[in-house]
Formats: sequence, C-alpha cells, structure tokens
Amino acid sequence: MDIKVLVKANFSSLFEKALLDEVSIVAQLKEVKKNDYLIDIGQEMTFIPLIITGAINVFRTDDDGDDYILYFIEGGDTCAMTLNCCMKGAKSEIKAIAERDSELLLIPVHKLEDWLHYKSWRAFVFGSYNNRFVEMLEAVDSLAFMNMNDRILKYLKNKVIANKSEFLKITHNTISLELNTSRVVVSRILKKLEIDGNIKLHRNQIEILDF
Amino acid sequence: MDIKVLVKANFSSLFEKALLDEVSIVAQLKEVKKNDYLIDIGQEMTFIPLIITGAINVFRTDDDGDDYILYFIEGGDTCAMTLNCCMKGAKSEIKAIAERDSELLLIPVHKLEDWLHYKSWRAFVFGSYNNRFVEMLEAVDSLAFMNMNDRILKYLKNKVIANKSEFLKITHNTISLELNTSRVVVSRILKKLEIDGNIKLHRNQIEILDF
DNA sequence: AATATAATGTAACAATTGTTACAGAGTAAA
DNA sequence: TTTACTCTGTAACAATTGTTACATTATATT
Repeated sequence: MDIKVLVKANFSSLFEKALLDEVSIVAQLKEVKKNDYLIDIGQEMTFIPLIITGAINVFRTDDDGDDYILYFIEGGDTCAMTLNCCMKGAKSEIKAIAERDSELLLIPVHKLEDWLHYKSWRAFVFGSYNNRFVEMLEAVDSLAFMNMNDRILKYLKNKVIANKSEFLKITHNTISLELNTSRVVVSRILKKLEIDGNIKLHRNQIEILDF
Repeated sequence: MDIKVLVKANFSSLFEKALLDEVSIVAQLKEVKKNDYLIDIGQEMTFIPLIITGAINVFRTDDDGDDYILYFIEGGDTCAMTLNCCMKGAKSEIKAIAERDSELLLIPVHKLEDWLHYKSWRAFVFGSYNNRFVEMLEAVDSLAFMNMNDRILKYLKNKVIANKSEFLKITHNTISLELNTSRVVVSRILKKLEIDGNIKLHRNQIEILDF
C-alpha cells in the first residue's frame, strides 16, 4: 500500500496537514512478524517507530539475560514511540519484540527535533513521553505493591488488550520468562485463578473470563 | 541573592546566553526544608522545578497510601526536572519531597514549549526526560531482579550521593517506608550488612563503609 | 503406530520476606 | 530524676515465592 495513504489513514487525526506530508516523504514502512526483534539493549536507535497495526512488547533485561516486561505499545493507541531515540547516538536501554504481526512506520531520529515547530508534533512527542512514563509507573506499581497472583492477572489482561482477544495463545513458560519468575509458580497461580473463576486453562491457550 | 546571578552561576554551562536571560526574567526562587512536600499525587503541575542545591526524592504511592521511592534528583546533576508537567492540566503521578534543605528555580510550565526554539533548551528537556527514564528503569531493575539485601544496599548508596555524606541520619523505620517493606525486615538485613562489613550501625545513623 | 518433544499438574521442600511480640537502650520531656 | 517515647534487636512463626523432581497429557515427528 502507498505510504501516503497509510499515513493519512492513521495519523490525520493527530498531525496537521503539512506534517502529514512530511511524514509521508520520509517514513519507511516496516512489517514485522510475531516475536521479531525491533531493537535490543545496547543497540543504537536510528528510527522513531510509529505503530500502525499490531502490538510491540518492551522488555528490560538484566546482566544474566533475565527479562521483565515493562509495557506494550499498540496501534489503536496510535501515540506510540519507544523512548531514548531522542539522544543522538544513545544506546537503547530496552529491548522491543513484536507481540504479533505488526506494521510500523520508521522515521529518522533527527526528525524528532526538526519537526518540533509543528504544534501537533510537539503534542505527539510529549504525549508519548508521558504515556511511556505512566506505563513505567504501572510496572513499578505491580512490582512494589502487588503479589504474584494479581500481577499475573494484570499481565493477562494487558495481553487481552494487546491481542484484542480473550483467548491468549501463550504457554506458562513464556509468562514466567516475561515476569521473571518460574514456570511452576505460574502454573500454580494460573490453576488458582482458574479455580477462582478468573480464567480457563487449555493447552497453549488461556481464556480470560472476567474481563 | 539575585536570581540573575543564581541562574548564571548554575546554568551558564547548559543554556545559551539568550535563554539564560529569559530564565532570569521568569524564574522564581523557592527554598524548601528537609521533608517539605513539593508536589503530591493528583496535584496539578504549574511549574518546572530546576534544582540549584540539595536533593529531591520522588515517590510513587498506592491506594493504601504505601510509598515506594523511585529516584532522587539533585543540583549537582543539574539536569533535573519532574516529568508530567508538559501536559497542560495534567495531574501529577508522583509525589516529591525534599531529602534535605534545597533551593530550586520555578519556571512556569508553558515555557517548556515556548523555549523549544533554543537548541540548549531542547537538549536540556530531552536529556532530562532521558535521565528520568533511565532512573525509572533502575527502579524496575531493583524490584524485578534484586533481593532485599541488595536493594537496601543500593538504596543506602543512593542516599550517600543525595546527601554527599557517608553518615546517613536515617532510621530503620524510614527505610522500610520508602522501600515498602517492614521495619523488622530492614533491621534484620541492616544487621547482616553490618556483620558483612558493608555498613556500621548507630542510633539514628548509618555509616556506609564500602563506597 | 511408535517415539520424541513440549506443555502442564502437582507434591515436597527450601529460601525469602512479612508479622507479631516483646525486651532493652537511648533520648526527650515533665 | 522520673516518666514517656522512639529506636533498635531479636525470637518465633506465617505467608509467599522459588526449586527440584517426576508424572501425565497433548502434539509433532519419524
């Protein structure tokens, strides 16, 4: 599909006319498959990604290679941007992986500054920063204030939003890796959630009931 | 002291000449005492605070009023700004309390956008966002990947930086409140850290040895 | 169909963190 | 000085989370 049409269809409510034209000129379409890497820790950001369709998971990784999921960004939310890209030459502090097949537009990072004279771009950029900040706070909330039972339930509900489906194709092991706990702990708690009527367990699939 | 002198002394390496003048005109000096509130959750941000001296702690609070310390911002670091202020009318997601007597300059929030044509201001703003983001990631790192022993040690080392002293005037109870754990847990681990030779305990004071 | 692999269930136990209770030491106030 | 209060130490126990081990079931591969 033509980039110009894509941009207009997805961003005309966000960006002013002149900016839409500029975006159309420089944006590059990228299609990624589920579980594709978009960026890893230590890599340099050269593009600002604007999500068109799909959902992208953002993870933090420690020295041992253990992961923790921070948040996901999606197209419906439109206002999507991984941070850090603003500092020229800055290395990524996070890794990003497609939750499902997704389409994004890539904008060269230097446009971040170039376009600041557009009011709608400033609103977008600062709005995105703000959304990311709020999502980081929610990640802290989960870790600092919630027990594993509630954290897993919250995680599953986020997955429902990211996948637009109450039928999650996911294994207990994957959940344990994304929440940095063990598979046995996850299985134990999922079973409890099933008994409590929150979810229904199947092989390779979890159905969320009380959404 | 004259604002103009203060601005020049603290920001001449960061801001270009014309911006220094602008800052001097609109900045308001605010002096706060240790433990003074700067902003609470739900309050509206009307000023961008620039730290001159001292240190400010930033906390997240849950519905039950439990706190968790996210990070501190200090004058030495100069690049200091609480986020969220960018969105007009946005409510604060965090609370900020002075770690010690501090001086700050208050800039009306709308200047954030007004001054974006200054290259040095853009660098400052995006640099600050980036610093805040990195500090949030460190908070997540602690919670997701570290045990209580290491989290307390890291907390104490941050306090040393914030207070520019290895002799911390702090009680076990205060630590437990800022890390959302219990006083008994803190006392137990502090005793272990003392036995391990990391710290030395006194009444109302902890000395950090291996800094 | 037989075999291998991946996913899940569960028991038993270990480690970590949280809670309750109380004692003693230091400090401040009366 | 006596009293009250805050801070710290510590034991005993509870709750949560993590680990090891192994069985069972479903799916994929040969």
